[in-house]
Amino acid sequence: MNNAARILIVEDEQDIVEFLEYNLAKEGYILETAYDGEEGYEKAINFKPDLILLDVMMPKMDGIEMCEKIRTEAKMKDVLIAFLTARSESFTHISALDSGGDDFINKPIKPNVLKSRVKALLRRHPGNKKETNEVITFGKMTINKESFTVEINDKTIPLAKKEFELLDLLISKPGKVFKRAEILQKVWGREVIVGDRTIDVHVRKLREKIGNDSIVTLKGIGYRFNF
Amino acid sequence: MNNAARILIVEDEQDIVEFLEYNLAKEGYILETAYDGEEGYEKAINFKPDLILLDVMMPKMDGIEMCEKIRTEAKMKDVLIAFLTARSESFTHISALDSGGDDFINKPIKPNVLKSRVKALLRRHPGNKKETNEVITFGKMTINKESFTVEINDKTIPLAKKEFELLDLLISKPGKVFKRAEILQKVWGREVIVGDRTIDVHVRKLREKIGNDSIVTLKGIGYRFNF
DNA sequence: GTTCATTTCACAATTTTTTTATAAAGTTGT
DNA sequence: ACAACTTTATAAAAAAATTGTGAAATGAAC
Repeated sequence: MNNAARILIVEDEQDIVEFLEYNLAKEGYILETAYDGEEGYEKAINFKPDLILLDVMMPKMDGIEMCEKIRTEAKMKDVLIAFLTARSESFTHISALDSGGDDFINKPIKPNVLKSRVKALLRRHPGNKKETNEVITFGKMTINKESFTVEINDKTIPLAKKEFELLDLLISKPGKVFKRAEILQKVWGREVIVGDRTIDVHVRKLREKIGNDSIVTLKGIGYRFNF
Repeated sequence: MNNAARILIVEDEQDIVEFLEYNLAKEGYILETAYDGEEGYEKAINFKPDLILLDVMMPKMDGIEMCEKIRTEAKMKDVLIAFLTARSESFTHISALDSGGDDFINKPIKPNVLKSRVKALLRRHPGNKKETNEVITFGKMTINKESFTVEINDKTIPLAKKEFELLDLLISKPGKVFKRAEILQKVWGREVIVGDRTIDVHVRKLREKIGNDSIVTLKGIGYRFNF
């Protein structure tokens, strides 16, 4: 699946990294690793993870400092952060939570605890657009209703409003044929009267932007978004 | 000291109350005690403490509920609240912090931990609360909500109030398109009626100050802060 | 009353949307 | 297969909608 969650592991102990990678890869997550806070911060910005597993004790920049730094970054302010900590000391927990952490996972980590914890964290994530249909991924195409963008192979393609609405309708049921009357009603509304060729022209513009193969014409019937 | 700090203890176990009273009285604090959440809430209003030590598990109204109730009270919104908790479970901590708590003190409580912790809490006075999210950075841009300024490449740029509020809204969800109606509602408020061009003019002024690339126009839809 | 922030206004600039005219493609009946 | 017909594709132009801009008016703060 294209919409697998992305997890960044920031941990300096090699054997723990391997343990995490092994167990999380098995679940199908997309993983990235960093070995200290500085590297973790850099990678967080580029990798855009959904969740960061963050060791508290690390060289160069510790986990709490890194967490604070991440929380001041607008792009990152909603990312989930779970601390990996050997200590059950409350002081560590408090400053960790103060710094903007979402949860702890105590070492030693058990595989099934890790799995369920990660799953639970990702599920209750408020910024989970994929569940609320704000983001629809379809093959190489991702359409985002919140930002009104369409991405194809990581390239953002700007669409005009009507173009976007039309694509949004077609992709809402891939494979279904939308009759012209239905398209008119859903994209333009009942009372708006437009000429016969308006739909065609918009379809053409869409095809120019997102490629010719996506939208199929069924003559005398309507259009459909291709599988 | 004349202006000794006032501490309210809310705890149902008599021996813990005594232990706290003994140790805190020795430090010269002015104390008050309550034995459940309801009583604690009443006394908090009358006694006007600087700090509330609040047991999580209590009869009638638990600590988290009491904390939430206190935070809705305008008079009390700046009071410090520290939870006393036997559990080191992270989820308790999270809901406690969500409810507006400032710190934890884990049982069993050691006298010197108690002393230093209370002292530390009181030192970070009521008033300099949540410094988190007062400063947000976004790439080369740093936004400071306290001083209403924006820094770009170490140059400080002063913004007018409305300009700042607009930028603050846009940057609160980078990438999201804010429709004009939404912007009007969130920046100007429901009842204020302004002309059609007001938003544009403010956007223009913002662009003049922070650069043209940051704010993108989506015609017929709205504006969004650029990734 | 001066200054700065905010809003309005008229019109320019831009982009989007629709129409128009014509070509191309597909369907149907024979 | 081939007219005759219907429907869709395309390019360009026209129309409509929306936003940008400079200047001026209003409002608020000092």
